[in-house]
Amino acid sequence: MTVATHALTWMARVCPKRPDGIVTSEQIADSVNTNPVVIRRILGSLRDAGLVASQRGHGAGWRLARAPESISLRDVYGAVEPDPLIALHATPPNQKCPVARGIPPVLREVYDRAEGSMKAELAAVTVADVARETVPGP
Amino acid sequence: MTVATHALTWMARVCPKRPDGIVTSEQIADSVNTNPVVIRRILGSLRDAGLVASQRGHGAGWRLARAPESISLRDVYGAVEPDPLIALHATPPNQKCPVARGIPPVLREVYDRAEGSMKAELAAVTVADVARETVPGP
DNA sequence: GACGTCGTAACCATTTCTGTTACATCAAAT
DNA sequence: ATTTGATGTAACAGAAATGGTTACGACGTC
Repeated sequence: MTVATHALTWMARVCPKRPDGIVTSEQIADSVNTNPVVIRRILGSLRDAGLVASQRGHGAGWRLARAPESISLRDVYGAVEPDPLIALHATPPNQKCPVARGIPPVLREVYDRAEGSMKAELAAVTVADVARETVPGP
Repeated sequence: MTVATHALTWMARVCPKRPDGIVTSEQIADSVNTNPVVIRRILGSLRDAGLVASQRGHGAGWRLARAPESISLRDVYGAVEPDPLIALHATPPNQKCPVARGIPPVLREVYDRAEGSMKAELAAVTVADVARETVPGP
């Protein structure tokens, strides 16, 4: 999630400066301080969600598919974190116990409501917001 | 989190039926379908948070330290999950890049606000609520 | 056809999570 | 005082997730 947002924020800043608006995974990786393959993997998820687009061939690379003002962190989250944050039992509980049988759907509903509230907060922040508030430190 | 809530819910149901209101980690482990040591570890965190109490010696065990109506899932979460759910960069980003230098505090603030919203939802649900809504399935 | 980049598989190291064994500690019951 | 039955905790093992690396085929521009 953090790497994805970092990449999009960096693209929102840098892409407009390029004549074709295209950057490479290696350039993004340099800012994130990681391997280009890691960036390509994450940007692949963002592309599947329609947030960025990739070009192949000579002079290939990545560009934003939508305006940074229209990409919320909720969008990023949905593209990168498909699973629920709070998990149920790792191994199924004892089916002979009424509490163990009945509790999973109750917890799932509570968790989903809580995570939904979290996503609503993320929906209120856009990549453009993050790019604007990001100022170089000392 | 799920095991902790399961344990508390089970205790809220079972403890009142016991003359001294005490249950053992082994009994809880049987419902959760895990090892008693796992239960003791988690209940240890809940005890540090003042949600349950433990007794040692002969006939020892655990009991709720507060009424189930007064224990919210926010309390449980705080006792069991001390770290933020959404993490920042695993390895520090490239300090030579302005975006990389400036983005961590911005994201941390957004994440904290989102997680705070999630915790607020958890605060609205108590162990007593979960115990009441938990009905044995088919 | 050469070049530069994506796309993806394969692999490794590290960490995290669960579960397990083992044992010292403690206080009630006898 | 001894026995008993449980907690408290360290140590360990296995599985799974995570992050990073190498390698290489696919692709489209030059």
